[in-house]
Amino acid sequence: MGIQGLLPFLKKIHSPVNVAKFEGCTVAIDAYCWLHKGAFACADKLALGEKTDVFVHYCMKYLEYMLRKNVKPIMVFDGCRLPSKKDVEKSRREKREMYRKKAAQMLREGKRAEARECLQRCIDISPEMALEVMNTCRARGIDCIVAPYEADAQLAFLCKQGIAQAIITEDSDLLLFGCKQVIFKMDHFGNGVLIESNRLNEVLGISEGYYTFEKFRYMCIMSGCDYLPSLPGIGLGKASKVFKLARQTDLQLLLKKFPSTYLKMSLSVPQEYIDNFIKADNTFLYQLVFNPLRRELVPLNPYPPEISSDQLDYAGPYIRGDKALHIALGNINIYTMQMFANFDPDTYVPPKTKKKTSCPSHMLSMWNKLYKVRPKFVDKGTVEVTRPNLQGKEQTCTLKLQRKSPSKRQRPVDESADTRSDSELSGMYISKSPLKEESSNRCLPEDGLSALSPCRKRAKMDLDCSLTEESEIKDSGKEEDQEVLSTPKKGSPEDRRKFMASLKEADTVVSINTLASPDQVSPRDKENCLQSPKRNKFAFLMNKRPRFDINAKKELKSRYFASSSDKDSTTSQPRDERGSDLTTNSPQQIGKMERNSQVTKTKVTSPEPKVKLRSPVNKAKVSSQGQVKASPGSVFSWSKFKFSKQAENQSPNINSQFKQIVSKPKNSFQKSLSSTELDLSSSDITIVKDEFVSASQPNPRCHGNSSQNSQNASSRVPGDDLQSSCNSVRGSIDSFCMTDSQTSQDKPPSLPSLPSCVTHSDTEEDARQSSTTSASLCVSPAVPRSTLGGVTKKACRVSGLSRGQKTTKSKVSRAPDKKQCSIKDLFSKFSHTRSTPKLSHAEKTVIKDEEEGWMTPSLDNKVLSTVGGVQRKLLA
DNA sequence: CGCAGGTGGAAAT
DNA sequence: TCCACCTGCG
Repeated sequence: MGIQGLLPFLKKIHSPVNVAKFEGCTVAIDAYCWLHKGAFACADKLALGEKTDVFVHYCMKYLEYMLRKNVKPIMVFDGCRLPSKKDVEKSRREKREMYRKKAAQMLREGKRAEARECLQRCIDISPEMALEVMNTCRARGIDCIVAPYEADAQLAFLCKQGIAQAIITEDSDLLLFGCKQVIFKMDHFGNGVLIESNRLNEVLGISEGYYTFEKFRYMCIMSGCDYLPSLPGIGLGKASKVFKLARQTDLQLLLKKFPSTYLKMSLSVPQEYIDNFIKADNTFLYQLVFNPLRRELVPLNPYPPEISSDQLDYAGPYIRGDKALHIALGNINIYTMQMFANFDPDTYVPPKTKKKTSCPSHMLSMWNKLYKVRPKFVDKGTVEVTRPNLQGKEQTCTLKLQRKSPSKRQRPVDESADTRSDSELSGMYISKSPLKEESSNRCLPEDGLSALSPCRKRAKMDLDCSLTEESEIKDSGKEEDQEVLSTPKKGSPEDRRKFMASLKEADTVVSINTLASPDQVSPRDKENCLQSPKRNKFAFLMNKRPRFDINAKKELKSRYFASSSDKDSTTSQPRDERGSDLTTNSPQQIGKMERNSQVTKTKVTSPEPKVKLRSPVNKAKVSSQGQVKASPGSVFSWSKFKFSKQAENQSPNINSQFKQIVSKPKNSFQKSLSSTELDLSSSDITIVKDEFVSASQPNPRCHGNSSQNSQNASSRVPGDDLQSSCNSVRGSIDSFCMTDSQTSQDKPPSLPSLPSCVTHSDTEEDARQSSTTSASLCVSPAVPRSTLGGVTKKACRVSGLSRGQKTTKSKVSRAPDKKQCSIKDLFSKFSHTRSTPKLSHAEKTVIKDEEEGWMTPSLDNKVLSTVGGVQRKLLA
């Protein structure tokens, strides 16, 4: 999920990266991404309940590469469902279930390719799968952790703590959680796209002095996130415009007025939306995560004084006792909440590495008592290159500041804040960093960096690391909060005082080079600084950026004045035991969230898939007429659907669930599909051989029918009583899923004229499609057709009812005729090696050509393109 | 004209 | 699920 369109929106700051860049560092991984991709390859086996470790190997492929490059991976898995995401999850679950049922139905009808497509869409990563990966990882010495709730927040926490220096994910949400360096789209060779949060302001177009990370987060929430659908007509473009223009520091006011004030839209913003906006923001800020070093549950950022933990059940109810630890260790099945493993980090002995050199403490397992966070991360790719370039440059101010413990600058309350000019605003605010308290902890401080200019951030990052290394920070100043300056660690208190005095007096405009030592400036930063003196202007004013605050009016004072109490609270402070358990959410709050999300936008509230599915009811209706569709064009053996005795033994219950669907007689099938009583929520569907066969047609081969060639094969015998055929017919799925030559019975007897197509269509949609397309565009299951939309969308396209024609090639094929022999030959190579036919463009074109009556003698490109051109005309 | 939203296709082996 | 492409709206 994440933020729709955020990655393309941030294209400007995409930079190619190889994970090898993080050699000697720790990179935390959103395991779900890899698991899901890996599961895609074996979706059918997973659905059938067959044992497979394809997804494990898939993950290990990435991990082995990282290990080879001396990058320490930490796999982070998703945990319990967040209350605020319950409805989203529910709709996903329903969707998956729908696909599962659809897959079952497709299988009944022998549409294996389509069934497989459906199965791929109902992939759910089960805790057992995660456990399997975890076990394999641990055997390779790779750390794993299960987040109490969302992996995103946990990843961000690891980043903020300094445990990880970068994140690998596909989810743009990570940026909102405040991760500094996020790698997207990483391939097996470690190549990906790096987005650094300190460059976000380059995209937003907010002048440097006014950019804050909060603005970015608000912008994303406004454009629609997992926790809050956007208002209609508001996307990233509009949201960024709002926060580019906004000088309003009161978020409530801003949200109330933004459509008219900044967008010239007449859009009323309901109070509910504003409330939910704040909840969404809090979920990004204070979601519960697990601190593996202290082994306790903590909020991602410490709660500010005005927010108490019991108001934040939507960001994850507290998990009591050892439960949180065992969830984190992966010992608890997060679906059932039962113990299903017994990993003990204290007795865990990682495999010995080949290297004889001693492992630095930051490369140890994070569960190891001797583990320490990495002292310093040097971005070799950028920092080192820049160093020589800045040597000897202007350096009017060389003193180095020590970061101080958190305290807030005292300022008088000024109610006229909203009407101030930019220059006034730039000087009047200080940051209210929620994590400033952490400096006294072993943890790295919060990513206030994201709000800093690039060079300051880099300098600060180095500082942070060095601070961590030193671990003890003596606080001498009260004036500055941690975000004030990126200060090199060395420097006497005297120097610092002088420096601060000079700042106070002049509100000086100082070259950026004075703020960070030359070796801390990246080329990009340098360029910015040199090219844009304007940026430098604000270099000193970073700590004074205007900040948006949720409760600005009410909390103006507390916003700008640190209460002494939040100074001491640390991230690692365990949350109060509120007696809330996993199941004890705040029903009012959740209910409210749900209600709100229903009113705000139809897009999210509707659990319907974008594409209309074929109604199972329709399907069954037609089927009940006794015309079970054969697979006339089946030229592939879908060996994946081979029945596995082992699988049946392993999960008999699941099998029986599936049996309910697959083996039901047709008249009862309709009922069962529409019934909600069927419990298919389990991620497993197992196709039982006998049922599978019986649900389809009697296999003539089993009856001793002689094989006929594909041209004169007989049509299927309508299965009026599937139950009886179930009893009488026993055959392997393989025999059912024969290639053309093997199962000639599947073939219809005659050429695919339009009427014959209609005859063979077992659904109303098929019939519709056939009738709306030309005679040569009959639908045959021989070539995968979109199962997602069934026939609705693509058929429309074929029939010219939709806008484009380009997609018709791959999905529509003619019914089998004598030309199919050549196609069959073309495909036959797949039948042994692949479970699903994937057609190359050329092959698709050939099919299309033949549909159109074009004879394509070869796959010569020239011919194809010519034919393609004509084709388009024909279709148009 | 720019943006939001809808749609189809690909993903792994 | 993400991306590219297209359409329609303001």
